Amino acid sequence: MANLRGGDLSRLRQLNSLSAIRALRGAGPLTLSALAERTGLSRPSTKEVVDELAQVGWVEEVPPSPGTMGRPARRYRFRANCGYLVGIDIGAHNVRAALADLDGQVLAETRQPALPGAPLDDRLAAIERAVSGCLTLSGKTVADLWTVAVGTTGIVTPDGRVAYSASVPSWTGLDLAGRLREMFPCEVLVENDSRLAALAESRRGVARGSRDVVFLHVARRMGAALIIDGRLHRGFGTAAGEIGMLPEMRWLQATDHLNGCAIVPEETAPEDAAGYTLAAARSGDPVALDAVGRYLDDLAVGAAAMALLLDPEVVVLGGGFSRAADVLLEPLRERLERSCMRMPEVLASTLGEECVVLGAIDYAVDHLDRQHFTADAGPVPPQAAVTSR
Amino acid sequence: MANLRGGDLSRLRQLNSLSAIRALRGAGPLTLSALAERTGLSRPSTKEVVDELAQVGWVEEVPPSPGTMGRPARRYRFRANCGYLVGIDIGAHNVRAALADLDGQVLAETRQPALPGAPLDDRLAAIERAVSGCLTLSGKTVADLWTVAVGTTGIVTPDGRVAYSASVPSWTGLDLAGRLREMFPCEVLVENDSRLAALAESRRGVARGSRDVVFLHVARRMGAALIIDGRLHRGFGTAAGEIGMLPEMRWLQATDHLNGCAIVPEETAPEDAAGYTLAAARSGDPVALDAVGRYLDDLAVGAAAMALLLDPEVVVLGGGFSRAADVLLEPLRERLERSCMRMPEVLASTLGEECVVLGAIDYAVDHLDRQHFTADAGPVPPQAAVTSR
DNA sequence: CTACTAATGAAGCGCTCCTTCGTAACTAGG
DNA sequence: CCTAGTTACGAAGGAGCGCTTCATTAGTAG
Repeated sequence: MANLRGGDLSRLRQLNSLSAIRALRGAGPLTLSALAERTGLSRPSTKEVVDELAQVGWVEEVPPSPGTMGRPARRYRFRANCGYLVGIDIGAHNVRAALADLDGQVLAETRQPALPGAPLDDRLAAIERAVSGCLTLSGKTVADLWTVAVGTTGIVTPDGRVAYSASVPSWTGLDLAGRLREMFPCEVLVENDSRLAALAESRRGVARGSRDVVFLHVARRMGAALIIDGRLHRGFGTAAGEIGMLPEMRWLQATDHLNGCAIVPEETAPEDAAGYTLAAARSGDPVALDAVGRYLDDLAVGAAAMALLLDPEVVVLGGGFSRAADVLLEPLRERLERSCMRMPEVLASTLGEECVVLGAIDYAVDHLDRQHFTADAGPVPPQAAVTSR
Repeated sequence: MANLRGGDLSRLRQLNSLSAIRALRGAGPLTLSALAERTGLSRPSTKEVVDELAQVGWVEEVPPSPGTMGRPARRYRFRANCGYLVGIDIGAHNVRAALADLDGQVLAETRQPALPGAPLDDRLAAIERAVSGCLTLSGKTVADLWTVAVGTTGIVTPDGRVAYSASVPSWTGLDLAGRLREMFPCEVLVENDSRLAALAESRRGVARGSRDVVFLHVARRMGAALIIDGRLHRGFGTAAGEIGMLPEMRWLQATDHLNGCAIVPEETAPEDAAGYTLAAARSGDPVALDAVGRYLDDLAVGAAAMALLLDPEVVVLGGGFSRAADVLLEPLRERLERSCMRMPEVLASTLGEECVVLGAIDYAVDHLDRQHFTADAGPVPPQAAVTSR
């Protein structure tokens, strides 16, 4: 079922190129021998692979490191700067963008405000401004972009439309991928924002290295996303993670405990109420702490359901409220401890606001690898040949 | 991360052997050209691969099919009978076993009664009797067995111990894999029974071909198992699927609605009460139907949670109560329809009682493929060389 | 008996990887 | 400054795998 089709010799080379690239990307400049050891190939074969990669522009030689015994070894590095990726986070109140190299290293970041009720075109314009801001900051042009990956609120269909968005009404029904392809002359990827945040946590965040991760997006609206067997789980209709829609999970009204806390001053803006309560709880206010407790009682139901069902290695607390992790984490652990068969690690996100943007970049990097892995055509995007020496 | 190590030439051959075997297993005897088309290899290469497989005993030639134009093509088939597998289902009241060839085709089946409270050794003896029954029926000996795969109630650790079993008290803490290895001189695999049932459904049951499947084990005790991305999901501590432990899911007492139904005669044995109510519901008894409705209200909570979280293609209703699928299926669909974002297919198991046994066999077949795929040593189990011509 | 059809089997080629070995470049020590 | 030691380089030769090509063979159809 998996792969019924057998392989060609070129496929073997493809496999080996990929593993060389992965090794180089993971461990900075490497000598031939070091690379050979990592890929499991012999030195001459490694040389062959590296030469080929250098020719098409994926890899280049760097000066050897001096001060070693013996003849200095030639060193090679992944040419992370032969193309660039943009990750975009389309939230209800902000559009964030970051430009990264092919290593996923961020070179520039921008943020554009947007209002939940703003018209469609305003938000699209904000996206364009956010990206061109990144380009200006980093001194690149739109022609340098290989991929634009977008995380957006709402449910995203496989072809990149927004099926439904509760927090950004104008977004529902939009052919987001289509509009973005008009905007940018490169590959465009669209995904749900919580999922990308989960991906970022599993790639470079607190869940790095874990194969099974439950990501809890705690914010005004609650969300969830899953990494299963090291991969983002989308579901058959790309609607996975919507467990919060079930009333019995008690996520729909969970935030009300924070918003409706008695200590919140009347003049507080509705979107700041929960933050106020969390801040008060941190400074020890008993009324606020009680509200947080009830909030967590609700949150823990869905979290426990996920932990019991999937038995993840890690549960990550991300999203806006995870800034208050110090008042949320330990009580959440206690509640999960009571219901779980095997207690997972419970950790707070450390990537903060940029989580989704970083996830989008990681998603773009993954996509590149996937293309390289399966592409029958050229693994090399158009610009590479030009950029090569 | 996935596979950093590159490949050898022999690895390519390994890949191609595997895809040839898969194609042959899937589609009966094939001519060289047909096989070449399926594997994507050229005819001469296919010949080479097939010759090698024939030499070690995996494949053999069969007489050509007459009546075709042109020179008759040689045909080859997978030698499913060069080794045998046993699947075992250790339930609370029965031990079932089935012997199958390497295609997973069942050749013999047996059942041994056992009581939930019976001592450990009685149950182990029942296993031995069940297996030797299969061997006798099929005329094989224990030396013909390549793999024994077992599905048992309870939570199974990665090394094949039973961490906890609610329905078979004496089972808790048992080193089941260890005991079975003393019994059988071959590979021994141990897994949770619901998971194997799920696997069977996704391989040969109603969920065949679906990559994401939720399996609902409906019986006196409720269970769940997941197929994600075509593979059994175990979780980090192999404790996945235990969503029913959460009180808010309302699975723990769901069956009480059936057991405690007013129409059940007092003299009915406790384990038959639910069946009585289901039967009455089928014949239209309004009180029973009402009880079934309340039962499904509870069942649907957990089912909806799973469907929302995972967005599976199919939800399969299996386990003892699935015999009453005609009264359960449609009402369950209605309830899920109300809560799901994207409604999955909801289907009843058609494999019935043998579900777990078949799943165990499929699991053994999978395991064989996995070994063949990754083994650095020989893909050929000890007997194969002997059996070969 | 002849024409047609479809698969066979052998030969030759190209690609990928491997092992081996003499050579080159640099450091350490006298 | 020169020599010994160390490490990597690069070229050569060989083996395995898959591909294409083509004359040959074993059937069916008329």
